[in-house]
Amino acid sequence: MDIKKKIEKHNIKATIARVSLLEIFSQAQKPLSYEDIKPELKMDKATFYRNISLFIDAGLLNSFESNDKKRYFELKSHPHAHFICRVCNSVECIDNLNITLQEYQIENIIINGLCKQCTVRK
Amino acid sequence: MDIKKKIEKHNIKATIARVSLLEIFSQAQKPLSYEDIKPELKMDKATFYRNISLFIDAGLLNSFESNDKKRYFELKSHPHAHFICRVCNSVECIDNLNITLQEYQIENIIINGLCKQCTVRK
DNA sequence: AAAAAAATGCGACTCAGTCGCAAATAAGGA
DNA sequence: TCCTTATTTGCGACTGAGTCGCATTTTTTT
Ligand SMILES: [Mn+2]
Ligand SMILES: [Mn+2]
Ligand SMILES: [Zn+2]
Ligand SMILES: [Zn+2]
Repeated sequence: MDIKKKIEKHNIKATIARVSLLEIFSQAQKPLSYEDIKPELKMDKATFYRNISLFIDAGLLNSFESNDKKRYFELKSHPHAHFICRVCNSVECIDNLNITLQEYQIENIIINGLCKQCTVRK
Repeated sequence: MDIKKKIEKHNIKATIARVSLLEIFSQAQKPLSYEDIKPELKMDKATFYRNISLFIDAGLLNSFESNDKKRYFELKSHPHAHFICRVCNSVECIDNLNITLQEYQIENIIINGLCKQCTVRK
């Protein structure tokens, strides 16, 4: 099991709850919110958030907030931006975007607006 | 009173609550959260949010969310990005930043990371 | 002045997220 | 294996933002 080792590599015990949680994010093609995950969640809400925090602190997960008050989580990979559509609420990873700010240290970029589809339909 | 006319120009009745609310944002130098405003708020929470929504729909206010689950509001002026520091939670307006995404329509950009001060202290 | 329309306050509610605590599970040592 | 201790989990209570219905107040119209 790849995921189990990945967790243990960060000095975190690979409990059933934690493995199943990280499995969800490994299979996902895009960032997920608690609302997205809830239906298939096997653990309690408190345990969910405790483990999410644990993963984030360990550098296994990333989180960011959309403009409609939802918090999204995804596997931490290479740094990249996210686009969130105001109309259809879709979340997209934006890879080819290079932004630097002198003296600032950028960790996350969220762009809000209209996605391709919703821009066309205007 | 400039503010009263500004509100009426958008076909919104300039009630006392609304004028006082927009006055707060006019005097502010940076985006404000509900938590920031609450102490000096004269109106009920529900009225506050109803009027905020009204202003946003009318294009008088902008809103965006930080990564620490706070929603910020500010007077809508020229389009610009915002930087939110993970450490000191400061919010800064970033003016000289030009980002375009083909086929997307950008309305808001939020950058998370470490601000100048917090970058130095590392 | 009376009637209609709009804005407000109040209370109840939802929902994400947090926390303390007790039960359950895992780890370690004898 | 049995006992002890540390860690994790579930549960319940709680907080705080935001929403909603409804009655009251304020404003507008006739
Ligand atoms: Mn992504
Ligand atoms: Mn700004
Ligand atoms: Zn869209
Ligand atoms: Zn800072």
